[in-house]
Amino acid sequence: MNVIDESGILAIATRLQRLSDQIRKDGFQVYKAHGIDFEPKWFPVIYTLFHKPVLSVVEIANEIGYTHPSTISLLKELEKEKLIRSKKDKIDERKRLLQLTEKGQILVGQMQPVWDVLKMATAEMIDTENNLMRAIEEVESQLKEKSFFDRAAAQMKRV
Amino acid sequence: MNVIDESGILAIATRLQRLSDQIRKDGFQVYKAHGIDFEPKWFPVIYTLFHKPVLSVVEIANEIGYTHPSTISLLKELEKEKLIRSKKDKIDERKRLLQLTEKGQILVGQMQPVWDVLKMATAEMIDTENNLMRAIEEVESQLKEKSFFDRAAAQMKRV
DNA sequence: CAAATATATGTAGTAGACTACATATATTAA
DNA sequence: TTAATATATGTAGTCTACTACATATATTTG
Repeated sequence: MNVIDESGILAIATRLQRLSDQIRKDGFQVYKAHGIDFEPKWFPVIYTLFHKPVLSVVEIANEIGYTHPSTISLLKELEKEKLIRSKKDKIDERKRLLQLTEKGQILVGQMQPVWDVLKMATAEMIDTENNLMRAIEEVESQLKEKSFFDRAAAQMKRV
Repeated sequence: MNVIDESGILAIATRLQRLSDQIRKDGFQVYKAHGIDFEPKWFPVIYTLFHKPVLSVVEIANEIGYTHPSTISLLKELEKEKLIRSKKDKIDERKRLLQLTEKGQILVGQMQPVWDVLKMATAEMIDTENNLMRAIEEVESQLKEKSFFDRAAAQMKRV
């Protein structure tokens, strides 16, 4: 056991990020092993457009929980890959509407079985005493009620 | 509920990272609110050198679980802040030995109460049905046994 | 003991997210 | 109906980690 693991809770942000990276890297390898050229970071956009076929930039950003600049850079990559395309909204000229191309739709079809495999592998991996996915959801909901900063401020007063 | 939250498990890497960022940002604000000029990313190095006073670059990297280039860039910042200093190992000329400066030791003293506050706030935040810290530890141990990729490969054969 | 290999450190460039700022179009209010 | 405000998109630069490669010193092996 190293010092950081012992410090536990204080390095929780670091631990979360490390775990995220590890899973993402293996995820990429799984797509690759299935002969599919797909980066895990694209998943949120593609999955969202698969379920809601026509959305604007900001609508996508909100759905996937990213800022709009992050979203824009993902959209750029995906347009370059010809997996999505965009057109101006005729009613609201500010908006750019995105949708899957045919190539994108075909890819989604090919990815479905991979998604099933990933789902099962993930479910197996996190099926421990404390379920990671549920823990995330619970903490997210805790933070919605009261931010981490506010919690620390409250503790501060208690001392 | 948006599409990504529904897809749950498939976007777990994304969810972990988002949570990590959120906590880290608030963590920075907590130090700031206590009048301490300290970035959460420095924590692993400082905490490690506090508990093991003299270590080489690679030894620190292993302790904190980072790659050595990442560690080197943290060390550079901390030397610039004069929180740590380094000297050549006289026995093994390849090694550079790091330790806290007096300024670094004083800072650790000032941070102790903040660490207590952060610990309590975190404990409160993750004290839900599924404890996030334990869930992380459990998944890390699962991955040690069998990588996510290997799990996916095994699922693949099952299909 | 010289050559091959291993270990320690360092540099450059990449990845995936962010914030801050800028601009264009829509909407609301005076 | 103009002026003020809000919304949608875009650009530039930052942050915190990474991988790939390079170099210097130690250790091991033939």
